[in-house]
Amino acid sequence: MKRVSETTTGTGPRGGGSAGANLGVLRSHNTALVLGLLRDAGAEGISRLELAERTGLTPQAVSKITARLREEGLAAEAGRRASTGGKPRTVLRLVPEAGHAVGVHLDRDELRVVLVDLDGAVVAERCAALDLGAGAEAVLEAVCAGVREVAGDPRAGAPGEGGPARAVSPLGVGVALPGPLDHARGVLHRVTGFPEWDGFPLRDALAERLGVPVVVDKDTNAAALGLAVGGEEGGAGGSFAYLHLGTGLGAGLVIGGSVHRGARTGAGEFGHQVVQLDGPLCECGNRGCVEVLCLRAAARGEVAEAARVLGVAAGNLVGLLDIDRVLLGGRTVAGAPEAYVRGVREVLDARAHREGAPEAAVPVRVAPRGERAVAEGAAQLLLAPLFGRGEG
Amino acid sequence: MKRVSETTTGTGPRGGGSAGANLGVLRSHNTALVLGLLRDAGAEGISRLELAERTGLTPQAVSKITARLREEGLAAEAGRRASTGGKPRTVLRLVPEAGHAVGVHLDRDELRVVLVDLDGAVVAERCAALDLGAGAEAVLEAVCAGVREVAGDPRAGAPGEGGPARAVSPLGVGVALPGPLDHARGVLHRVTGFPEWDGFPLRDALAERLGVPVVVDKDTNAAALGLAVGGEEGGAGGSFAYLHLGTGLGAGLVIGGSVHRGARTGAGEFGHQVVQLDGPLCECGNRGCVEVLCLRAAARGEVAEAARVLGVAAGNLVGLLDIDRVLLGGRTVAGAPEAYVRGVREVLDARAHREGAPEAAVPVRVAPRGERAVAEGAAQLLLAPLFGRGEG
DNA sequence: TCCACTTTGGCAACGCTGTTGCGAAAGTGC
DNA sequence: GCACTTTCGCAACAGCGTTGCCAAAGTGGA
Repeated sequence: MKRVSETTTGTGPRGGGSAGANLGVLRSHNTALVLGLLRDAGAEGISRLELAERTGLTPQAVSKITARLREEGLAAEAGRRASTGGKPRTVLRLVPEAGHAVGVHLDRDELRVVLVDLDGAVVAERCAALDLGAGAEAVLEAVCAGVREVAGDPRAGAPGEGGPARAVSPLGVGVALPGPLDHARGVLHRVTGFPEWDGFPLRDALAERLGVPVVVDKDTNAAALGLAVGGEEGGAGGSFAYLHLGTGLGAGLVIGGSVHRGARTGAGEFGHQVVQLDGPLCECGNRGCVEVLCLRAAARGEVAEAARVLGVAAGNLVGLLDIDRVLLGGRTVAGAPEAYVRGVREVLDARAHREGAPEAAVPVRVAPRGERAVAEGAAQLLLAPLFGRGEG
Repeated sequence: MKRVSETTTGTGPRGGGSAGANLGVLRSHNTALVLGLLRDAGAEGISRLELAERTGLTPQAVSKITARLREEGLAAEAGRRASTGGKPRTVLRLVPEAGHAVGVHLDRDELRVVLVDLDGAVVAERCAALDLGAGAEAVLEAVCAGVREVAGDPRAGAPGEGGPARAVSPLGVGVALPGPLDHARGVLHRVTGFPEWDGFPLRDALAERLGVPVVVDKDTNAAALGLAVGGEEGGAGGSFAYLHLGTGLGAGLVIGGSVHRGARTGAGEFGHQVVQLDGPLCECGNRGCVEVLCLRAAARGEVAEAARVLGVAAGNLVGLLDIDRVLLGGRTVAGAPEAYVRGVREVLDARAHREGAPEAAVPVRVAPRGERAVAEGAAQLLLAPLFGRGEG
């Protein structure tokens, strides 16, 4: 088996300008597209001709691409379909064990590390208490230890339960954490409550210690990415919002299949959307933020009111972006999922009815995967580019 | 001179899936990229080596592409730069007269038609009163007459002033109008106040009569597109919101250099964003929409309050999408531009200060081009794809 | 005035992409 | 057992950007 992804032959753009494409870019684009369809097909697999139809490539081109993928060990034959009067189609599938990635969820009081395979399935997991305020050295060491453990690295000491069957060398580590940060540079900004992290180059610090590529992103973005590639959420091209209601209120936006971060990774600031002019003061300095209204209502036990307020804010977002669905997550939602879904749905349905398009009401659901969603999504920060769900 | 854009050799994707790319797609992508840089360079022009740097292509590839463009009449040499110790660089520029497009602004009571060249400069213009409620036949005929006139078509009768020097055959017509509609299919939905237009296939009806490609879009989207390619607004990759305050309140969103429409062309519903829970009833059925609050304040003459409310809503949008700037337009804004800009800016500045990043305050400006912005942008619906600023 | 040097940019050969033409393989159905 | 359909690989091909090379067109010092 060769190395995963030798496809980055293309030089890429040099300046800040838009990218000119050469044959290397063309090849890796098409390869990623095919790989993505293979993954979406799951255990069922997909035939060469279906791949050709879905991509618009000729069958011969698909044959060449899949031959390369089989040579590299990323794809394999998996039986054949029923004949329709001629030679039956050979079914191809992704080989999930051909590559792994690590996802790290760095929360204020907890550290969760998962190892996932190419399919996104969790192969190993570690979870431990952690104080984000304990200083850079302690946190970095804890993260590195967690990564080595889930990867089965012998340096990590005795392989406890929950580890992988054998040691794997992951192709990278994705780290998701709450505060505002710069995804492109991997630098943290004033993490709420922990000013000592302001300006810390987390990505480079971890990459140096671990010796593998590292990507850093906001927790809500990671969760949204994980849901976007989760298969059930409509595949490529879909748009949705993941609303996370926990100690705070934030959102991860997926537009056209990729996470929308904005130029400064500031997108998704959903909680400080003003929905009540001159309302109660929020700690952010504004008045009438959804976060304050929603969390206060929740604290008073008025879940219906909290859900209604959340629904109004969600309605604003839906109208602004014309997205396809809304997913709810976070500890507060987990406490009364049906109530929140019902409350938000009522507001959105009413809006759709008034606009005379009741059939177009945006569906509201609880986000699957619960507590592990962020860590799994963090791992997807590295896997997604392989499958053509990269930077939009 | 050959025909404009013979570059669509690529088969394109067949199904609804993501597009696999072949050599034809590769070529047209790079050609469009170069063409876009040539346009952005304007009358100054740009050298081959600069094009190579900006695109990431090799100088030789740029030479081949520009040679093709010169052969087709789309580009031409325009002098040379000062030498830096060797052979001086030859400067290339776009030939604006090599192609034209028509932009139509179909408003409730007015019809405006412009003819623009490849540079986006207005070459001819017509403006006339029009009643959108006069029935499909009358409106279609008025639009067709306007298009023929600005194009100098002999069938249009005597060429009045404001027409082009000689007849041109435009490569397409872009139509922008208020109501909700389906950009992808070119079909109108219940245009506010004119129910008879519901479901009317405007694009196909016009395309058949005129015999050229037609694209239909919302007026705010067209205006935003026109501003996006206007040069001064930061070129490719920029993100901004165009807020239009006229008889209603709407927005056009540009994300990463292309217009964000959403799956159903519903994006940009800015006016019915709720900013005051249980506030005054809006005609849309919601309570506390920005549109109601803002327009009522404006009607009372309280421009500062209207601007503040607008600013709060703009702040919500800026936070949600992390965009780079906000542009204001529309008749109401035109009535007191400084006041609106000042009011919105104050809200956004205050928000940036509270977040500890006063240097990152989002700039607020009045959108240039005024009354003609929508018509010019409508023409760009056809030109933008030529320059690689297509469907994102 | 000449010559060495730098820089631009075209010509030709090349490697690689997806495409086309064709035929072998592997089924179904009469 | 034969005709037919369908899949899919081999081989030749056209077209893309790339590389190696060299002519053209300047500068600047001797």
